[in-house]
Amino acid sequence: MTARPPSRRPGLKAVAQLAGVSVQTVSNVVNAKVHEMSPETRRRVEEAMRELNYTPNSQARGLRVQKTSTLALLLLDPDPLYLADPMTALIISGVGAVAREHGYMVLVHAAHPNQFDRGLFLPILQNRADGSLLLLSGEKSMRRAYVEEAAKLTDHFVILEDIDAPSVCTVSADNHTGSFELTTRLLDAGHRRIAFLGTAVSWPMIEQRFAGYRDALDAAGIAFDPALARFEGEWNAATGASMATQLYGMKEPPTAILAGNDLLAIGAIKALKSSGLRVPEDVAVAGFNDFAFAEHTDPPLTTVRVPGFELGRRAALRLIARIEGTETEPVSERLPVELIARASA
Amino acid sequence: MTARPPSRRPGLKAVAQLAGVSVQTVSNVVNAKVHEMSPETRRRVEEAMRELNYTPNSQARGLRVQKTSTLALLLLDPDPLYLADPMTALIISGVGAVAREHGYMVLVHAAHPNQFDRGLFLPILQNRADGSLLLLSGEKSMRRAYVEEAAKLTDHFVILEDIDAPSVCTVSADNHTGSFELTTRLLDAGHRRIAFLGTAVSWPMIEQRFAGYRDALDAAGIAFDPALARFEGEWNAATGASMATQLYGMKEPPTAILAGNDLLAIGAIKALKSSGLRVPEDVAVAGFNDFAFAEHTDPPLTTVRVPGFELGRRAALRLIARIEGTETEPVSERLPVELIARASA
DNA sequence: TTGTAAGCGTTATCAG
DNA sequence: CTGATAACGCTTACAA
Repeated sequence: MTARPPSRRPGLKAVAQLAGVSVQTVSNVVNAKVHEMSPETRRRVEEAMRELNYTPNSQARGLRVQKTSTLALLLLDPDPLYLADPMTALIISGVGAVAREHGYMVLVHAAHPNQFDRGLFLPILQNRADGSLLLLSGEKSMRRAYVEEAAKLTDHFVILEDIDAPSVCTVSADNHTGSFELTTRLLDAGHRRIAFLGTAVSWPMIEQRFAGYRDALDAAGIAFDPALARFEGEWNAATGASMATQLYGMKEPPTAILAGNDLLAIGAIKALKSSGLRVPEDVAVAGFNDFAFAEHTDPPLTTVRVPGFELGRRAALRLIARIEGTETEPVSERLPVELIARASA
Repeated sequence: MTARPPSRRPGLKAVAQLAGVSVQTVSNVVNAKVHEMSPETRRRVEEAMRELNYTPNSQARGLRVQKTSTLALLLLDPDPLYLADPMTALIISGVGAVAREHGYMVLVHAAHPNQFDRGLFLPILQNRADGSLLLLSGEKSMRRAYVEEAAKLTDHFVILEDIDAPSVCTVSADNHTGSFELTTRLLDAGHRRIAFLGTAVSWPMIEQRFAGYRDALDAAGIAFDPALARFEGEWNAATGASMATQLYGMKEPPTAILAGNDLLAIGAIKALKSSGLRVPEDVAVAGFNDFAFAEHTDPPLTTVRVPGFELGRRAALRLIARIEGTETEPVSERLPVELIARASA
């Protein structure tokens, strides 16, 4: 058996021929301009379309009308497993759901955050998408550069980050408040030395969580000890374990750990337990995101639920509104998060 | 401030004009047919391209050469959170990595498995992609119908399932062997009543794991007890917990549980523990997939690691080979899995 | 080596 | 209400 090339699908012309009308008429049927023809003609055309299994060629149509009906999801992620982070996966799912409802497709494209790479915008530059959703990691200045580049190309983009720029659309979760509340909870429980764990590569979410943590400390009049804040490795349990181990090698170790993400938290818990410490009796540990497993760790993880799916949904809705001109003013939307108090902290 | 439409980007014509050459020459430069012109001309053209930030319009080019340089990832998933399953996310990441290396983009499109929906193939029907990767769930007959439909449209597709059809390309993990080994391990530990947990919606992976389980029982001469096999709900911990609870309400409960996926497993463990049973002393529990958290549950989860990223990679490589005509014979590839023995079973 | 013209499948314009 | 024709941006003959 030998590979068969993709069979050329029938075009408007073929349908027109079969129905005995002009291509224009067929186009009208396709585009539901049905009032411009006799019912009989319409019926014949529709039958011909069915018979040939006709589907419009979106490249041709797009070329003509300058529209792709595609949303680009642009990711800046250090990890080739860019979707390994469940939060990213949830966001994409949300985007996908809205896209489908509105007749759009989703193109996923990623680049590495190490150096500025204009290639991230290839889907836009090559006219493959009508707009884009930006999910960025890396240094703040780098992220800024990407946002500026995006703005240069088109207004049709939404940033999944609570960036401080009035002229762009943003959709984000209120990580600052979530972190503030979580830290306050720890302070209320009597903790005074609270550590914070983040990743080496900067993420907007992490920055805000860190800021919320510091603000809560300030509000309680507790001095921030830089030795208790660690930013290493990536979003995984091993990193969390290693940072926790370091912290508990200190002369004056923390009594609580706020991990920037549930994966870091479970790694920390594991490391602590294997050093003979009890959670939460000896050390309280809290995470972020409320991943599926958080309820089932031992002890169950106290964390902050971030509405990833909803984040993706809202961002996609905003983007489509921009594309279709329904909404012209840039809007910044911040979704509430929810403190999930379980046993670990 | 009011929304600015996407600024029309410069075309070949604009570049040609600026460089003082014909569009043809510019096209030659773009397509690296550099031997067909003087170095000086080439330099001028390249400078003009840089100056205008020229990028080829892929719709126009695609229309002309009948190519999109896009791979469609087609998912049949009951869950709107279709990417919530980390395995799917890993596969997509692998596809994305290969796609980028080879100059392709990835279009993700999903449909529900309840009833046959030709719309799953929209990316192909509308000429948005050069080929597709099929990740299907649902009844076997339904999956078969999709495969047949795909085959009708083009040879350019790869199925992420070990389907028994000689004329199609497939890339899969050896779930059967993994499950066989895991079950054998339980049998070797003396277990005779081993339960199996799956989801309500049928998945190829689950079917093969179930088959491996049954074959291992057969090989050991243990009769299969249908009361010990449950297929309910979706891929989440709550489902696992509910099925485990049911099983331990039986007169003659199992002594071991083989969960079709780690999420089901942690749910089961939680339910068992809260009924006062100890894992693994009273009940052994094993999962599948080796998700990031598996190492950090209590007790650490015995499971089978499935190379999701690699699965995506290989499938994408195969698909690109088909598209580019490098490989014409259909190939079936089955990747090895790895038994990860930890404390839970 | 470079330029000109046709056509990919569609929609928009405008005349019948 | 219908049909011919041009144009979207590009590549591929073919002609200069």
